[in-house]
Amino acid sequence: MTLFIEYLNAIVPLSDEAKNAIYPCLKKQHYKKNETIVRELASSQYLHFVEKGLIRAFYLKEEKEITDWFGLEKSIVGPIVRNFPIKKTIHRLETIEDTTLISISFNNLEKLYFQYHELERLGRIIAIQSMLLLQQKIDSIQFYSAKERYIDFITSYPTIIQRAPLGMIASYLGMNQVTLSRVRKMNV
Amino acid sequence: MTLFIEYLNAIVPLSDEAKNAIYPCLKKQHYKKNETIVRELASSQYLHFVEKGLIRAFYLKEEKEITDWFGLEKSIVGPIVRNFPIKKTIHRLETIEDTTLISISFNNLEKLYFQYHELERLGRIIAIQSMLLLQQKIDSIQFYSAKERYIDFITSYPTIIQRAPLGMIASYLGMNQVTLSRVRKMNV
DNA sequence: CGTTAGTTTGAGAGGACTCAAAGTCTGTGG
DNA sequence: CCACAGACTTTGAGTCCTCTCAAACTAACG
Repeated sequence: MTLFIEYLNAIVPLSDEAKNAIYPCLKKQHYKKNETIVRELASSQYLHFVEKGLIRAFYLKEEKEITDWFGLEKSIVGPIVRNFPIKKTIHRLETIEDTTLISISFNNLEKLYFQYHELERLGRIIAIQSMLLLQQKIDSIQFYSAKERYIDFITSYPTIIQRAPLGMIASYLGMNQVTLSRVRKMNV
Repeated sequence: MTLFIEYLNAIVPLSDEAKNAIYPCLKKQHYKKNETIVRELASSQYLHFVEKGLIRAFYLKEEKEITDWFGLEKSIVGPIVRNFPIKKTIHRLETIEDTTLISISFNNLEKLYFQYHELERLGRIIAIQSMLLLQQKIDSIQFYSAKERYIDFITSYPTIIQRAPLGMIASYLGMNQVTLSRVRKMNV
């Protein structure tokens, strides 16, 4: 259970008091491969942390699943902030492998934010880090060819390529699955 | 000078105490059209707020200027978080029109964050809002055609199209200036 | 009113897409 | 332990969108 707190503590060192306050709010849960974790992310009441396993967030765009986030062990589901204002697209969370999640309700999180300035600070810093990742993704879609994006992906996330089906990775990289298959054949 | 504080207060209502603490940290400055505000954003010590006018952030990518952010009146420059880890690309800030900026040093900002929990909270919320905008930009590049992106842009920022040159908008939208010129001709 | 910045237009090339079909892998049941 | 069904990946052919290069046009500014 403490892996999550260690993860947070590595981002911003936390007081024992804050750590102790977080601890009782956490819930651990196991999921099997290809299991739905959250049917509709927008109305989910929990923030999740992947302790072990691999999950993904995706939604349907014209009958096709678009994976827009992979959650490796030791990552927070928070970073996917989205709103689908007009189109009622449902953003779903599923496991790709057997997975252990640690979860905290937004309710409790809000309370912790109010109680502990240092946690509010942590939340701010995580948000800023996530912005950087998003910015990188923008650059990669905007300026890199399909092949370059693929190379970038395998260097950044070498393990996912063996753990997730091609189609999910292709949609994550913003390209056709067929294109990804071709691109990876062209001598990396 | 208070326009900035009002802007913040609209996001998260602030105590008078916090407002009064921010006030003396602010600096107002005027710039002319096409003037450089910050030569290298990465090493800038200030956070800016556009009170009046229009500015942009850009960098050079293979001899070409890529505008990746427009700052209309009433917007914060903060949202552009970037790092250019390997390539020493310089991110610059320039005015497009005569502009009035309100600025606060990161030093003072940090102090305010530490002193006022509510400001730290404000910072967190602004970061999260910015993430949403980035996410939208990702969707727009990833799924929309050049024409759709253009339409989306003119509905979101109807004034910029008349105030900034085409080339800047094209690079912002991730397309060629020539393409943008064609796209806009095809009956919107 | 000339010079330069900005925009449009034309022609041709190339990357990524779609549709379609053929392989390949994986897991389950006989 | 093998066979088969379904999921996943590869390959092929043809098309379209956007890019590049180049040149003509237009607007803005001193």
